[in-house]
This record gives sequence, structure tokens and C-alpha cells, in this order.
Amino acid sequence: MEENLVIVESPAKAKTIEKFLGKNFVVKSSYGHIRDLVKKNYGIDIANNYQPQYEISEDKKKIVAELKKLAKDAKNVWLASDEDREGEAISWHLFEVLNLKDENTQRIVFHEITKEAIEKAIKEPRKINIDLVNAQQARRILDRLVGFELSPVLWKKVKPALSAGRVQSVAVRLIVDREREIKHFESTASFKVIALFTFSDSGKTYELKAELPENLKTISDANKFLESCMGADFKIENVVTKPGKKSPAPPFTTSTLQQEAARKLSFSVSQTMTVAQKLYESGKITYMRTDSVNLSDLAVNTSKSEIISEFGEKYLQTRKYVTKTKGAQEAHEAIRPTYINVHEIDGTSQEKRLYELIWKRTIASQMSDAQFEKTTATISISGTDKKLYATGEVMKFDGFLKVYLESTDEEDDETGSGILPPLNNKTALSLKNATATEKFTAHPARFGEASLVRKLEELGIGRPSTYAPTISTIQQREYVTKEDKQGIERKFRLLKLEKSKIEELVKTETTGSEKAKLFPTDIGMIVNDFLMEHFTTIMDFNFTATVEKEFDEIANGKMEWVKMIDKFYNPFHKTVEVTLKNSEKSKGERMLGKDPATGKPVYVKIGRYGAIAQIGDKDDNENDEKPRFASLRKNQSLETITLEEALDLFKLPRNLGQFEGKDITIGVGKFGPYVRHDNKFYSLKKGVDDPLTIIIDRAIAIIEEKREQEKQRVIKTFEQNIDLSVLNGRWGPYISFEKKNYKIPKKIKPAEITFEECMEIINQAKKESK
DNA sequence: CAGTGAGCGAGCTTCCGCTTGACTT
Repeated sequence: MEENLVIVESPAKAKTIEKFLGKNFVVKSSYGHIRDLVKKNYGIDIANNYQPQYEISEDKKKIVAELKKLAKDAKNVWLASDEDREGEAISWHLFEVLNLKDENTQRIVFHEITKEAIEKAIKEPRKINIDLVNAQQARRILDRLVGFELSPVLWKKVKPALSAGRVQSVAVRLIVDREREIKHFESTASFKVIALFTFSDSGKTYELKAELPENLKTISDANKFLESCMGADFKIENVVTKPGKKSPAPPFTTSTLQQEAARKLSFSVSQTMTVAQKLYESGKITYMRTDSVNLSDLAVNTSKSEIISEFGEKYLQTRKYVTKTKGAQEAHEAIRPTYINVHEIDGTSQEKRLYELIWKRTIASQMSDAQFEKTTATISISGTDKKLYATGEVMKFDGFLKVYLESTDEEDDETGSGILPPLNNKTALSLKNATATEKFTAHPARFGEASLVRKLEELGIGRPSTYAPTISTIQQREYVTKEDKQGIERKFRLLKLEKSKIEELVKTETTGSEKAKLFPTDIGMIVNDFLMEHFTTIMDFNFTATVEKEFDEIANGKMEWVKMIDKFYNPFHKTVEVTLKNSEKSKGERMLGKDPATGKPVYVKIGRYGAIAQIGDKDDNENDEKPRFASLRKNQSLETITLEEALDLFKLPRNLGQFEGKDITIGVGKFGPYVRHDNKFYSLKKGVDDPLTIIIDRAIAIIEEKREQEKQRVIKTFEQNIDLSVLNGRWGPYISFEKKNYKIPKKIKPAEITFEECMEIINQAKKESK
């Protein structure tokens, strides 16, 4: 029998700790929470002071049984779940479910997985903090109440199977708000002036680039300014050199790791977490779900010797970082390599790249600041008060930049870097040319997965363990989609002064292309607007922050959790009831105008199968005519479609006439424009055919081309079984049988294959899959 | 898998935070 049973949350952690503790200890993991509110109904007895009803989760029954047995035989049980609200609750649930006894159960905590930290923890045991447990219960109950009362309102008022919750609904709101901001954004133009000078110094000729600090508002302002430059004298009036420095970013948390992996490696949020999990399980990095930027003393010390031996003493500058994130619970260290002296690891290329990123960030965080020298030269122009400025930046010492620089989401301007030529006061400059280029202000950037996580973290909404799942949920519910947006071509004007002549040019640039950004869907906007109208409290960006404050008071024993929940639930539940009773079904209906042909109104709204346009009303029974319907295209949305675009939808399907005694019609379906004939569908060629203008001869050609392909598709059929056939597919010949496909071995010629050979291949494949 | 869209009604959906695999292509 084992004398001591230690229970932690993660199995990888259990393995490591067991090594530290020696043979009198057995270390097991609970795999996170073992109990949750019952799945059916509310799981909360509202009438009876919100008493929670718990059940052991289906996938935890086995582990609970095992822990129970071990606990019964153990002399001492050490509950070592994380030191935060959820961890305390895990310990409490274990205590209850395993029937532990107060006298031989200890609660211990540690923030880093080192021998010293764990031995120290064992020497300082405590009891379960029931106030902290109650704060967790209040959090859990509040989330269940919000989710399970709001979602059914959406089922009745918008669409079945939708969901709402404290975290996801706010995440969607951020995206909807941003999209509308972009839609209403009005870009303003201005003219950026850049002048290129030459001058001589000690027999050498130099070039100097300078710009006006503020853009000019109109093209005539720009023209006036360039005119004033013609024949003017330019002179360096002042040269100032200032030192500057740049400090490294703190070590990674879950959120910053997700952001950097997105920017530097183009990983999605969930991809980053999967790869990090692998690195953690194989012992290469510390825990990957953390909100702390703290490094253990051990990590700082090994970084120190690593930096000295790799780069030298002058690159060393150890630092203690302090977590500033709202609501951070700091149960873990920052994300760092387990062994700092390991620069590279074995593994998949994704694992290698993520590890390298973590290693560099960790090392850089303990390295010296980078030192710069920024020089600004002021250039006067005779005949005007306006000044031009030339700036340059020179790195004096690279410091941490030797290994790592954090990326930013913003594209930075290319000016103001590089080295300036030797500059002296009063030097006269001669103007080579000057340009005034039209620039447009850019709309705010759309969120990507990682930048949405950053915003949520900033608002204190969600936890490291839920960022990735939340991002998946709002995409799965089809509230938002992740998409690329193609840039559009835009014309801009440019004035160029050269050789005492001003020339006006019009050029084009491609702008606004975006990759993997989050766009709200129609249903996302409808749900958001519905919740914003009826449940402003929940949708408030500060809702989580407010309730978190109250959870803290519960944790400090200053507030009773039942009172807190009661205060929230009563008004909330009333709003739910009133909304169910009074509000209309929300279909996102929008009136576009009148149909010029019939004078009937044209609407768009959400129908049973998605967004539709509608001409005429159902109750408009003048001639007993039914309204006409047409689905919106994939790239159209309720909020932005115009009357003309909606009317175009009704031009399809078009009947082009008959072929072989059957109608040919043209339509647009899920997979794009198609020709339909004799109940078969043929795709139109992308970029070649336009469904609104295609003629019957071309449609027939498409049908015949496809038929020819079909003919070549079937290589062989068998009379023994009509379900069996040998077909020619995209990747070569294959066997098709009862809707499943099988590979043909290379040594058999597809055209000569026999029925028996086919069946043998099929049976073999079936056996292997078992 | 691409035509639909009225209306009835049974039975279903849903939250957030802790943890890993078990799946298929």
C-alpha cells in the first residue's frame, strides 16, 4: 500500500512530480474537473436557494473509481490542483466525491514544477478554502443560468439550436461592431509630401530624403506648396540627435503566444494550442494555459548562464515581469522551455518552429535593451514658414534584438529608418524632386482569431483554457466566418515637381486585402442585434468585469454567493419572460424598395434555409398571387445587398429552351452557376460563362463535354453485382462498392481486373480497417 | 449536392472552465 496519494490536474505534471517525491508517494491526475452541473435541465434548484445539482462527467467515471480506491488505502491524501478558483473547486469536488476525511487530507499548492517548490509545498499544507470554492460555484451557476435561459429565447425568436452566453455573445458583438464601424467608415484623402535633396560635403555628394510632418488636405494645397518650392532656397536649420531604447516583450502567456504564432507562423489559435500541448506532454515546455508572465528563479538563472555563454555579459539584463492582465489568476509560470539550454528540439516542423519562438522570446526577455540614436534634421524653405524634416535611426547596440523582435498587427510606414548622411547646420540643399502623393485613411482592421483573443483578454473576458474553444464555438454556430478578402484597385493622384515643372499623374494601387479575418454572418448580426435590444446587461463589455469583482468578494468571505446570484437572477429572469412574451420573431427583415415591374415591395430576410429576397407580401391577396422568393448568394449579406442586386437574383433560373426534348435551365446553386438538363447538373466555367447572358449553344456544349468525361469514367462493371464498378477518378482508377472506394494495387491492370480480385481487395481493406 | 419558403408538432438544441485522447482525411 502507498502511504501518500497526491492528486494534480494534468497527467504530464503527475509524471514529473512523481519523480521528485520518491517512493512513498503515488501521484495521479484528475484530468481537470471531475464533476459538473447535471446536463439535463438547469442543474440548479432555483426555488431552493439555487442549490447546484452535480453529476460525475461520463468520461471521468473511470478515473474517479480509480482515485476512490487509491484514496481509501492511502494514509494521507494531498490535493494539489492549481491555485486558482477552478483548482480550489476541483479539490473540493474530489474531497466530496472520494469521501475524503478531514484529518488525513491536505491541500497544497505550487506555481512551478521544481523539486524545491514541491517539497516546500508539502511542508506548508492547508485546508480547502470554502469561500474560494463558493466563488467558483457562483461563477459556474451564473454561466449556466445565462446560457440556458438566453439560448432558448433565441430558439423561439430567431432560429433553433442557436446559443448565447456571457463570453461568446460578447465575442460576436466585438466582430459585429467592428464590421459596422468599417461599413460606416468614410475614408478621407490627403497629400503626403516627400522631397529629395542633394548636397555636397567635403567633395562628396549625398542624397537626403525629407517630408512634411503633416499631410496637406487638398490637391490645390499640395499644388500651392510645390509651387512655393520652385526656385526656393533650402537650408538645414537644425540637427538634433537623441538616444532611444527598446525593451524586450515579457515571456509568453497563452494569449501572447497565440498572437505571435499567428503573426510569425500563421498558426490558427487552435493549431497553436494543439502544438503547444504536444510540446508540454513531451516535457519540452512548461504549461501552455497560463495568464502569468512570471519566470521561476531557476528559469531566470539558466537563461542568465545561457545568455552569458552565447552572447556575453553585456547582453544580459535579468528582469522580473509583473502580470497586468485583468482578472489574471497566476496559477502557473509563463510559457517557457523546460530546459533553457535546449535550443532546438526533434519533432514535426510545426513543433520545432513553435519551440524556437518560445525559446527566443524567453531568452530575449532576460537580455539587454537595444540602444538607438535618432536624428532629426529640420529644413527651412525660403518664402514659407513650413519646414521639412529628415529623420534617421541608427542602432548603437542590438541587445535582445539579436534573437527576437515581437511583431505588430499594424503595417508600419517605411519612412524614418536607416542612416542619415553627415549633416551640418546651415548646409544648403538643392532640390532634386518633390512629390505629393494622395493617401487615404484606412478603416479599422478586422479582427483575426488571435487579435480577438487579445481584445477579450483586455476586457477580462474568458480564460486561457477557453480562448481557443470560444473562437471555435462562434464559428461553429455560424455567427462569424474566417475568410480572406481580396483587395480592390484604387486610383490615387500624385503631383511631381521636377526640373521646375509640376506634373499630375493618376496611378492605381491594390488596397484592403485581408487574410484569415473574422466576418459576421447574417445570423450573427441578427442574434447580436436581438440580444443588444433585450439583454443590454449581458452584452455590456463590462459585465464580466463587474461580476468578477463580486466573485472576488465571495472569495474573500465578504459576500454570500446565494445573495449575489439572487440579485442578478431576479431582474434577468424577468427580462427573459418579458422578451418571450412581447418581442417579435427576429428575421433581420430589411425593405430594399419597390420592384419596378410590379410595384411590389422587395424585402430581404432570413428564411428557413438562409437569407432570401422576397417580392410581394403573403397577405397581399389582390390577385391571389403568392410572393416570389430567391436565395441570396454566398457572398451577399442582408445588411449590404442593394435593390438591383436583389432583383438580379430573380432573373434566375432562366429557361433557355429545349434540347433533346427536355428544358435547359440556368441557375446559381451552392457550388456556383450551373446548367440543368434532364435533372442533371453541369457547372458553368468560372470566369468564362455568365449565368445572366449565357446562350443555349454554349450550354449544350457544356453538357456534351461533361457527358464525354462521364463516358470515360466507367472502366468496368460486373453482372455478378451491379453495386460494384471500376471507375476513373481524379487520382486515377479505383473500385467503387456500396458507396465506398478502394485502391487498386499497382500490379493489377484496372481494365483486366476480375470480379473475384475486386472482392478480395474489398475484403482485405475491410479487415485492415478493423 | 444545386427545385424549397404554408403549417402542424414531437423532440432536440444551449452555458463556461478544468483536462486529454479518440476519431477521420
